[in-house]
Amino acid sequence: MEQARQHLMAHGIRPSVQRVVIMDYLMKHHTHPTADTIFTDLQPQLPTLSRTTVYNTLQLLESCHAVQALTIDSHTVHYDGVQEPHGHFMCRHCGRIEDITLDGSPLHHVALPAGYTAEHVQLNCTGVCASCQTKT
Amino acid sequence: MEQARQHLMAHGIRPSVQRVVIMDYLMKHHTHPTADTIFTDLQPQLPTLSRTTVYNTLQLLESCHAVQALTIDSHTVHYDGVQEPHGHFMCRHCGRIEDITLDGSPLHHVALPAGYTAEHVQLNCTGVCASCQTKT
DNA sequence: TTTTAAAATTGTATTCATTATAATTTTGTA
DNA sequence: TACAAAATTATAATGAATACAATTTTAAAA
Repeated sequence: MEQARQHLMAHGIRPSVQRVVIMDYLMKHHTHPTADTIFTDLQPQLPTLSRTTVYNTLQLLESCHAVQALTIDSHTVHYDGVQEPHGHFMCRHCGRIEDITLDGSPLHHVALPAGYTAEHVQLNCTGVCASCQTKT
Repeated sequence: MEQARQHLMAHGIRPSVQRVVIMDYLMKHHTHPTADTIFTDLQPQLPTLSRTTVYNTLQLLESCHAVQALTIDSHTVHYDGVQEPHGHFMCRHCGRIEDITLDGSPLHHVALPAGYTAEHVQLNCTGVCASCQTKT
């Protein structure tokens, strides 16, 4: 919790109870949850929590670069609390999203035209994961 | 039109009128349109066209790897008829999506864990484009 | 050519993630 | 303590995408 609190303040975000709890959730769960999953999981321990607050907070955290918004899934946005640059793999069978380590950091080899500014870079793969592969 | 027709057949897709027209649209427009944009633009020249058909067709084309579905935009899926591997940049100001040429093809340097199969790889950047930069 | 079954298309209704809105509560400060 | 700004909340609305069932088209068999 204290880590989450520090992380928010380091990004200029006032650490309200809700914000800290959501940030803490993202730092401890590397499952790339959706807003709705976060809401459902936190609701028991914070009964007053509103779904809207989760959406608002995630948007705020993302705009302050305190979390990453993943657009790998066309149905819904997933969130990632890990800051270090890495890619993602989503299994089309089980839907799970996993981290991909990028050797040689290809994300930094992206050549943008002059005058363009990149604020976020994502490397997304989809396919079938090992565990689903064997099941078929 | 004939090109589009050939392209569909090469991917094992029966070339109906609707499918050819949609494929042709994607081969001629490099604007990364949404299903709705495609529907609106084609409606005049094909009045019987249904929005559902556009959605169905794009899904079919994508599953046969005849087009690419871009998940760079969290609000809606965009489509790309270009097959050569390249990345995309979306301007958060004007919303336009442009191609990025990838030198050294970083997409092929992605190291997946053993047993994983990658079917699609996307490199997505967001930020502000040159033309919007100067306007601010 | 006619028949027939499968495939494709269509329009409508529905779902569901996300956003808008306005009211209420909380927070920090004077 | 009082007050204004910020944050949270519940509800309503939006809109992309899908489900569904009916109709039309296509391709092959008789």
